[in-house]
Amino acid sequence: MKPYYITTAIDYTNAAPHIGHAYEKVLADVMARFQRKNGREVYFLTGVDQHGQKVQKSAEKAGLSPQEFVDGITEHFTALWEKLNVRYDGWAATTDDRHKRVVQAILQRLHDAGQLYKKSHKGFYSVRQEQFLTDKERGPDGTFAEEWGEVVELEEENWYFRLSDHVDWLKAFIQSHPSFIFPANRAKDVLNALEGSGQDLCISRPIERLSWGIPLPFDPRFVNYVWFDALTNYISFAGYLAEDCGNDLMPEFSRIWPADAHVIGKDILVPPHAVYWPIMLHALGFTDAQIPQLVVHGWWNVKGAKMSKSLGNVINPDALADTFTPDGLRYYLMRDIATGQDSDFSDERLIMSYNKELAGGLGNLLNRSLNMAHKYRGGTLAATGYDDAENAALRQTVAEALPAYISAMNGWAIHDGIAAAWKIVTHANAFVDSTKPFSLAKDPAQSARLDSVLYHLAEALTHVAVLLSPIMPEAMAKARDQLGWEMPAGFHFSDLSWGLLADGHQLGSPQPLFPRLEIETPMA
RNA sequence: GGCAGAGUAGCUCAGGGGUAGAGCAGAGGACUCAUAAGCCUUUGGUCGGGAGUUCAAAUCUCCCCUCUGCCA
Repeated sequence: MKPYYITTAIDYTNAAPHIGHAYEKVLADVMARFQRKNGREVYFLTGVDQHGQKVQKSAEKAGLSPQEFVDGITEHFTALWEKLNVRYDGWAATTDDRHKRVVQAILQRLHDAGQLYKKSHKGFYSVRQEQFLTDKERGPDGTFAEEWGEVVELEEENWYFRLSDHVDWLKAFIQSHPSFIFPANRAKDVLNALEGSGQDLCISRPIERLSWGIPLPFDPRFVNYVWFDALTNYISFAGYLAEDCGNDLMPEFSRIWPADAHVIGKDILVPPHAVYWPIMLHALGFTDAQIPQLVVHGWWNVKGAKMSKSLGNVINPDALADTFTPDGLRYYLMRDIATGQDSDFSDERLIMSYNKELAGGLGNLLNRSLNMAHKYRGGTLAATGYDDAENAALRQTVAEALPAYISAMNGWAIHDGIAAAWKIVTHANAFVDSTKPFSLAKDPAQSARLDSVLYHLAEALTHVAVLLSPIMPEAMAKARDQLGWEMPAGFHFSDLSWGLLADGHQLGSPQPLFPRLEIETPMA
């Protein structure tokens, strides 16, 4: 089977990462880990978009070279992914020479195929913002606002990509491929945008205006501008043209393409990912079957408002991971949003999800189960042949959780996947109260039953510690450690069946998995 | 103005033709293995409004209202 190839958007290295960056990478990481446990070979690519005007300006302001500036910001991202246990297989940095070679090769091919042309554009240009202005930027009185500074009329030559040649193909493709965009209803936005847009795409900037970019191989007075640099990371780091470009350490492109999921935010669906990208691939000769799939996630708002620097409500994932542990944050980010929808970020709910669910629900269940097993049996499990309806009911809950979990996760409904696994936690907590192992321990006649209860708890918890491992890799590894069960190499969800723990299994010592946090005041 | 999403319990949200669901918050209770955790019971909603289709509508259709986003 083809490896599961998943990517995220590459982040622009102009400022430090916020919670939205973290959400997207964790989402992709969870899916990558899920697919691995589900038996697929996985290639997970993420990275940073490092070229462009803003970086060039910010670097100048900071008195650094663009590369130095970009390297500094990039470290913020890689350090955060390290901290949040985002484990990628490929790192797409657009200043990587291997990437630059592929971009140039692509541009040369399109140039040779007549897909690029040079054209002169005359218009109003903002010196301060270094960009051409359109009528959109005009105020109601027809003048340009103060923020644009000095506006001059300017004529400039640039290279264009014949986007309009492929619009009809794209419309037909979208209509005949409903799985191209998840969630499917977003396809209407794209078709909407395609109506009446016969514009070609400007892909260059004169080198005097922008030097921090990839030079056009056929016209070195220009540097590539944005999309042929940024979007192409999905193929350049997947091994596209690797041989022609002399790129080593790349995946075998024909094996892993097309991508099973380009995980992106809804802000960059139209036009870049749903219009430019498929058309770029189509122009390069990719067939319909080689067009990747897009997974569009929503945004975390803060108290109903968009997160923005000017509102001062930017959430810092690094600090949250310190307070709630990386897995506590990952859990919240996955359980409190439906993939594709927006959600409201809330301190109260983050604290609740950690203290009530992770600490009080799952963590306490592990702790009380192990504690009793140690207190009554020295931590050794025994198979006794005792069984009853209560035991059978718990086994059934465990058995039913797996298919529900897998189906939810495959459909990107991570919150439903968590809920499916959580049914085991809820049932097991109730199971303790109904079977009362602490009472059974006082009655020697109930010895066999006590053993069966302790076994059922430990076994059920082992299943939970596998199912939730894509969401909380570190904490679930600790849980398995406490359970004394090491997941065999190459263990897959399909290997989950009752009886992972053997007769005579020795449990580890209990230690609070998610220590309860005393937080009174919600943090800002 | 067009398109999309949302409008369901005090709060956050799930569900999506067949007696209204979860978590949190509130109330009461029993228990004690445990991270002052967990368990049981319970209060609480004419599912934005109106009309229609149907034996049956929160769910489908149409109209309208409010919020959000994108586009013009």
